[in-house]
Amino acid sequence: MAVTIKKIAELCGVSRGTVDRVLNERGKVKPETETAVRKMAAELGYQPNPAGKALAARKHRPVVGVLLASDGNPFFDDVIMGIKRSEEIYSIYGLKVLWRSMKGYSVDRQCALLDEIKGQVNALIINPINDERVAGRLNALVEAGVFVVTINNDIESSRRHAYVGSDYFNGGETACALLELLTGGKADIGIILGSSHVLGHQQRLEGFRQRMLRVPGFRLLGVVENEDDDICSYERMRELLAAFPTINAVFLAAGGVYGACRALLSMPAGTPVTAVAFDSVPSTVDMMKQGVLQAILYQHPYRQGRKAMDIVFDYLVNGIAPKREKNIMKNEIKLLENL
Amino acid sequence: MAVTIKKIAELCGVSRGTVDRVLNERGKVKPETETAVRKMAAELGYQPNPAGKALAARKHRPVVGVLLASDGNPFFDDVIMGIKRSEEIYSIYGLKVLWRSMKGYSVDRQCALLDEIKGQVNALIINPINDERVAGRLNALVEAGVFVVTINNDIESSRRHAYVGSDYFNGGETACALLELLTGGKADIGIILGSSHVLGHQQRLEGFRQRMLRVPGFRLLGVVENEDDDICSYERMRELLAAFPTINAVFLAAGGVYGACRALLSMPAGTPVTAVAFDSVPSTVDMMKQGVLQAILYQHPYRQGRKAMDIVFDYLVNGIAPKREKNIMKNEIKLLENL
DNA sequence: TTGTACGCGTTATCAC
DNA sequence: GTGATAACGCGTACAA
Repeated sequence: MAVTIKKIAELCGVSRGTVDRVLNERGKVKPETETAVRKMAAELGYQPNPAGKALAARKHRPVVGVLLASDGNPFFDDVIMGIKRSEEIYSIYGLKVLWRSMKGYSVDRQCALLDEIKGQVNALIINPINDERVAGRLNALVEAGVFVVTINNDIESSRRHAYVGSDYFNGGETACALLELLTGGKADIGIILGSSHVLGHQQRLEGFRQRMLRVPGFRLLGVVENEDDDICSYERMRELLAAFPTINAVFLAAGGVYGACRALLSMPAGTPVTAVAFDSVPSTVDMMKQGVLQAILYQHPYRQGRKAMDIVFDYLVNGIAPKREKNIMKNEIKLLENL
Repeated sequence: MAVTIKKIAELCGVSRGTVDRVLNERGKVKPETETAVRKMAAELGYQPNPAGKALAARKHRPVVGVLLASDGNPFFDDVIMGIKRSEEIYSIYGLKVLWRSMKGYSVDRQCALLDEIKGQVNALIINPINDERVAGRLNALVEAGVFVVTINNDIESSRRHAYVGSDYFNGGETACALLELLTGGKADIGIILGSSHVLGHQQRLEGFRQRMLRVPGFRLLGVVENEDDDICSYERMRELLAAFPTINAVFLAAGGVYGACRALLSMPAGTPVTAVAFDSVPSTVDMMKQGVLQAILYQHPYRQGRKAMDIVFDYLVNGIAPKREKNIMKNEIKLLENL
């Protein structure tokens, strides 16, 4: 029989209320009773029953805010699906979700949205812009007792409770190792990033560079940025290929994959170009089907959404703190066959 | 406010007990009250609260049996870790696990173990041998009210409630597509299977063959079986390479990966052989590090374990039937970098 | 055939 | 400071 508050109360000769006050640090309890209860709980290895907590939590009607810079970014479609699935499952426990989304990476806009939902939520899942003002807002929320989980992008300068996302550096390493296999270890390489202001993109580039040191046949001829925009991506890629005609392998490290692929398609058929990209959004899958992309890397977007909500639920409803601060999904390699 | 039994009872002007009898089909209720309650429940979209169920279920102290043919098979180490993690999480709800394991694929032994745990468990997670006698035992258990989940291998001829595992056919397809990329679409190929009596191995071969039809440069020179044994695997692989010296790509579709790799290493350094295998067991990872294997395919063993226990828990404690009968993990491609 | 009452573990609210 | 009590939603033994 698992140990319950009731049992501890009996064994200590006090009431359940007192035990609850001790274990949840509500104060108003004599120091000696406190230590006695603490000792007994530790001795018996007391673990609160989540079912009981969940039942009691129903009265709170906890609200979790979801704030994503997802408008017009198909990568987040799967993340949102994951969150929505969890929302569906947990609605029976009285959990409510407050959705907010924005387009692009405006710090002002994100701060405004944070101010708007402030005071309305018990927890927050956010895809934060890596900026001090955002970090400040998040810290204020944490201070006010809001449980904050960052998703897909972290903001380590803040005191958020948990992060769910991928290992960007490792994504770059994996991309390089994959290109090595696909090209036989000999290639002239071009890389397209989203923006050097996005931490994750930088880290992918770093990972790629690091791994490249072990491939003597690789030459990195150019790195350009496309601001995650397809048109810009198309132009930059054409310029890159024109400037370095020997490029026969490209790594598309962020958004704008479709534009870059169209640029590849637009070049006169010469030496075939090996290309790998990130994330299986529909337009990217199209490019795989057309044979422009040989493989993609995948960062489990759906599971990111599920995991973030699971963490929030465990905290808010079950009273369980996250097991680890960082929840990192693996970078997977996908061909058309195993998408 | 979510809809509860209590609310339905009030609205229908009956007692909670009656609503419960209707909803859980315990009988002893007047047909007209029954239809009224049913209608009201459907109208309000009643969903039982898992927390309440879990709390009430504590009195039952449900037991789940785990029966795996895992002894001496390192693939199952991660599966077991996943199950154990779930066991830990769910122990607070009063869930108990009865562990049984066996070595190899003896139908007699598996039947004996099934007979042994019969009557002691409310649910069963089993890695079944694909045999009619086993299927019969499982059906008897289902008949007796035991909730049965097959893991890693299915046995479709039985009436098990759910299956958790991978798509074997797709694993073969993916392996072929991967080899196509790694070899540039031109190779003489050898394949090693575990046993043609294991359905999954057969299906992987089928998937590979099917996908190969689209690769004109591939020639499948030989398929041999190794009974998942490393020594046997070593011998068969050497024979295969001796018989077909042009083989420059191999697909290791099951166990005995280490033996086959040692055979590859033992050959005089001639044309390099591209090799892919299944599952990231330690000896296989070693062979990757030595460069014998270029890549492996991965079927999420840990998640298989977690998922199987989650399904059992949802049913036994929360009273939720599995959403889908088949829970299929993706076949992932792993390099050393993203293991 | 139906209703009542209690227990599951936790928390909030009184009353003392 | 502390204890008693009433929810929360569900299952069920027992009484009517």
